Amino acid sequence: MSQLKVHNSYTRQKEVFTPLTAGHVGMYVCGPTVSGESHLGHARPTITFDFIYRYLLHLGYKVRYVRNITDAGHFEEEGREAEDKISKKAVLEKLEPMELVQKYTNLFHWAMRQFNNLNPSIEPTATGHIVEQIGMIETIIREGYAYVVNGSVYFDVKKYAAQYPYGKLSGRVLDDLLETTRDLEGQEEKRNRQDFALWKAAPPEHIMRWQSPWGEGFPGWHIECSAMSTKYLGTEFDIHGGGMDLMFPHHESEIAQSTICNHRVPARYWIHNNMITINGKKMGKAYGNQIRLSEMFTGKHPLLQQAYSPMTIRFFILQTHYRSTLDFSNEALQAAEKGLKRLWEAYDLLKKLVADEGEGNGSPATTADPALDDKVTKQLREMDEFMKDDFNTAKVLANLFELVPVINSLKGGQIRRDALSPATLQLMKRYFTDYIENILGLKGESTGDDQKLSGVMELLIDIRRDARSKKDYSTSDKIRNQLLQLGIVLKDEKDGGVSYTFA
RNA sequence: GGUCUCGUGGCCGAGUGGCUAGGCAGAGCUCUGCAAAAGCUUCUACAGCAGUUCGAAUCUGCUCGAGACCUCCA
Repeated sequence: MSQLKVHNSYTRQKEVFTPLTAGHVGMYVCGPTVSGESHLGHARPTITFDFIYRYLLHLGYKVRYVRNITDAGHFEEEGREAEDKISKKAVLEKLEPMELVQKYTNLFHWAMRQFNNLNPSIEPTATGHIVEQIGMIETIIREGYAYVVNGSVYFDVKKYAAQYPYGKLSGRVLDDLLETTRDLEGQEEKRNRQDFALWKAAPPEHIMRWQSPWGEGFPGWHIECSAMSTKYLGTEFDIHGGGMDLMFPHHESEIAQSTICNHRVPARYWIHNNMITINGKKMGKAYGNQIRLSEMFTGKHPLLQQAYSPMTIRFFILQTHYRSTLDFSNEALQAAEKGLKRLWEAYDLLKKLVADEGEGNGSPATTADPALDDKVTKQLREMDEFMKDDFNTAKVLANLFELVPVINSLKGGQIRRDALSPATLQLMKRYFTDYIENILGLKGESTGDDQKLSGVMELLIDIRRDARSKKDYSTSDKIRNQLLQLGIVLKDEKDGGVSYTFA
């Protein structure tokens, strides 16, 4: 068995993954800012780290997966004024800030369930950890790497950079930052332009505010993740994840803060997923192409030709390696939808085939087609290697698809039932379940589990069978065509059976 | 302007020195009362130019093009 290798953004190379404590993994992933409804952008990192989490569990690790909810403090620049996103929106919607945050947190959780993402082990909120954040800021001041101005606290990046490799993660050079950082509000308080806020004094109209040693205010952009990762995973932990856009300044600043407080780089492996683009352009407010997840699922967005189910989106994301950009378009989504349907139907078929074969039919090693048997076994085993090579879900799916014709042919008779040994069939079923459901986290989207409906379907199929046996094709076609109009596809199987799917 | 990434067939996307990923779409055939589904076969590639090499989509250089980050962002 080969070892798990991950691409570490911090060293820019693929490394063998060795957890700090054998058998245990601590993973921190930057979660959403709940100042608005979750959009397509939230799908990529949450699904990426979900399959990473699932895979680590599959490998037998005990994983503590921490994903924060940012419900306070982030700034948004709109025109000249810098305002707190959450408090501003709260005024507009006439809600308590916490009411607003709760609303969007609930919507985020709803979307995560749609995607079949597992819950993190701990989901801490920024507002719930003000005390820890203040404590951390005090330590940084005591260590001499932060200074207080008018009730705000700033991190002294220049001093830090003289001692530590500031910019290592994101590939920044401090001198370049000096020249290129553009003007922002409040710059005049800072000693150097690249310094960042640890704590901001709240202006009187600001609703979200907490008491601190420096007066009433709210925490800076980056301190929450340092405080909460330290609290729940320790001063050094295994994996820190997030979107690539967070590398600078967010993760770079986190490293600086934690390095001063805890005297070490917090995480050993930094994993960053790439971005989603829409028709080749980055998704973002500035481009006016942000699609909310609720809009994806219903198709109600000018850019969408139809609704796309959560599993279609999940499958689409899985078809790409997580470190590549992924371009959304109607054509690509529709292709994913069809592909997933094909894969899922083959998987359903496989489960039935293996159940039919039973356990005791013949010797487990008997195969009428050793070459095919070997090929299937090899393609199954290969999936382990693909996944261990930096979580290559794209290649795993390719192999699963390679096996789809084999499954369909076993059913259709193009391949003899005894071509594969019972042991290989069992193995195939186990791998399909492990990968499709447990690791990739896909699930069926059946819409027809209704008992009465299936009873009616049986009846219609029965009537149609009678009609066909009498060569009464006008009746049989009428049944099929009218069902088709309702979105139910009848398929006459070779063996005389009839199956149906919901279009 | 600085830093970096990337350019693969009609579309989406793996791969990264030799052995043609995969999905969707297209074509032909088989099966079929007809369909659908399925199976088999199959056409479109590696931005351009030059170099390294027995051999490059894969390495090097240049040109062109696209994108990201530097500012909240997933």
